[in-house]
Amino acid sequence: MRSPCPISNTLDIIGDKWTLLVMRDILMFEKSLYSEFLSSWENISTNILAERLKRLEVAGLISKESYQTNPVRYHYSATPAGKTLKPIIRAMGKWGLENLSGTRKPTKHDLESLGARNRRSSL
Amino acid sequence: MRSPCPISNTLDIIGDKWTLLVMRDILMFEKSLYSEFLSSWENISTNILAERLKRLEVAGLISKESYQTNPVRYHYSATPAGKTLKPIIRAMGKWGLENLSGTRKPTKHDLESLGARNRRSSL
DNA sequence: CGGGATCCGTCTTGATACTG
DNA sequence: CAGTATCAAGACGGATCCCG
Repeated sequence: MRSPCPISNTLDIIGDKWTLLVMRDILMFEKSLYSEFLSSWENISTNILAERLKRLEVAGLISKESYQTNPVRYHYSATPAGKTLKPIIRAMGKWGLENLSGTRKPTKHDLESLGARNRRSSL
Repeated sequence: MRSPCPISNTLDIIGDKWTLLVMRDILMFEKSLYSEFLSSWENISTNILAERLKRLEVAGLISKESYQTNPVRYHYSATPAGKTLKPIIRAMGKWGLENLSGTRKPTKHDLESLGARNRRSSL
């Protein structure tokens, strides 16, 4: 049976780190490709990413649309419901900035250098 | 190395369901006793609860204070830093109410009946 | 008896290798 | 490059024990 508490129910859907990080990438960093999520600083692994994308889609928070065939490639984006998560994510960002040392807003430069960091030199 | 992203760092501390549920109990439902956390609707188990309380204390978000000796009993409460989590939790509650069917604000009556539900009749 | 600690079986998570 | 298979590690639920 389901809890009557809205907080608890919300946590059942987005109460895990990786799920929220994917939504952060989509909502705050405007990422939309599988490869872009993979290249995020936190290094999500491929199976986790695929599974979270599926769950988020089932939950109606994101949708995927193919932008190319052969091979098929997808573009993920937030649904209207997904976009309403922004206040939660923003609140977390604000909290981190105010309460955790060593954090700051990522700069444009950060976002660009991320790609470089993830291209392992020896591969 | 630590992520430069405040959202990610926040998630490393409170990015899990049980941690947030404990903070919900403290911040929104004014619970303060181990037994009160245990009796929450979601039925957290003792090992998980004890571990989360410890982590939250180490993180400086809650503090415990003994209110009785022999045997010693504790009273948990949010530190000033812990209290600043309220906007995040409120945002989650709001999101749940607006996006999840079957949720509602718990009433005083709900909170009281919870205790009854947890006193297993056959024990 | 209340506040845990500990052990155990199970299920989930996650890193990595692998495939189309 | 997007996603699946594999398998080890960890999280969890539940029971039990422990200590004051």
